[in-house]
Amino acid sequence: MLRLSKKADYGLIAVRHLAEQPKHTACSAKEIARAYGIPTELLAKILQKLAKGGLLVSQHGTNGGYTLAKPAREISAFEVIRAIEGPLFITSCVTDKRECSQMTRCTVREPLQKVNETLVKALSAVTISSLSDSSGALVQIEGGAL
Amino acid sequence: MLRLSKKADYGLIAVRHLAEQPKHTACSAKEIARAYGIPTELLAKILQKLAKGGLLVSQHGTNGGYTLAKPAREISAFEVIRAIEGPLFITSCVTDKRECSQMTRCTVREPLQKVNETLVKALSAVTISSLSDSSGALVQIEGGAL
DNA sequence: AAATATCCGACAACTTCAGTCGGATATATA
DNA sequence: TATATATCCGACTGAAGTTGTCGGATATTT
Repeated sequence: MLRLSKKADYGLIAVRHLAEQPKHTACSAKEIARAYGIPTELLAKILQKLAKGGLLVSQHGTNGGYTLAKPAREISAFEVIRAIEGPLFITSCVTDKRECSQMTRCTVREPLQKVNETLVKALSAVTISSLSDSSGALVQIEGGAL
Repeated sequence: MLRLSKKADYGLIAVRHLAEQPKHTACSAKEIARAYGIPTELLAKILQKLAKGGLLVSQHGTNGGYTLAKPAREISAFEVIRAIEGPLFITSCVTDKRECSQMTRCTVREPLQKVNETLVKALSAVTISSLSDSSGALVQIEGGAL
């Protein structure tokens, strides 16, 4: 079905939420989870991955939580998804290790990798700020160009 | 990880194989499966779906099998994938039924659906004939890496 | 010291995917 | 007509991934 995982969805929602906060105001995992009805412990682990991936900055202790590590305009949906789900490949064969030893004449792969590149570009063009702003105007322009 | 299923891969390989056959020459599921090391029964079911989806024409009996229902240039990778995996949605929420009742303020969906449209266009632009044509030389280079 | 919150691994329930099996129907050939 | 071939179809199993939970360790503020 080629769909994005819920974790990625949750991550995008959370990052967008952080982008709408007044600057230097941290949000805890619990706070965001409750706001959107996401399981707290699950979102906590997602935010940890985003922090580990350098997209968020974490702060321990009372009134701690997460803040964006960069301006919202410099964070793309692709970065968020990759930090949560790992490298993004549309083909089922090529992951990290060698597979596909069975089908020597598989010419399907190369054209699909170009589709993969197109997808990465499309996801990279969607910034977190574009999710918050009007969620329409900017993206419609870029959507037409792709 | 947002990857295509093996079934879709198998389907693309099989359709491309059929596209390379001399006209009006049918190939059986068993024949194709053995040529690429794909489990016979599995490929059989995939080809049945493609036939049901109107992309292939099936022929019972001895020397029967499958042939393309249309010229290879008029069959896209998107059609093959959709016939096998069903409708293609990148977002995890929107499928056929209404979900996402929890998050009312979810502005993530709309920009991602445009990414989805981009992906569909990219997959639609990849025709089966394009899998056969240019790939020969190029893929043998990459074939060593597989 | 206490409350808060990130961090981390292990685990269970659930769903999907990949592959298998048995059997029914249809067709060409001898 | 008999036989071999091949599509067709549903049900089933095992593997793998997804989703969510739990317990506990560490860090920080009050």
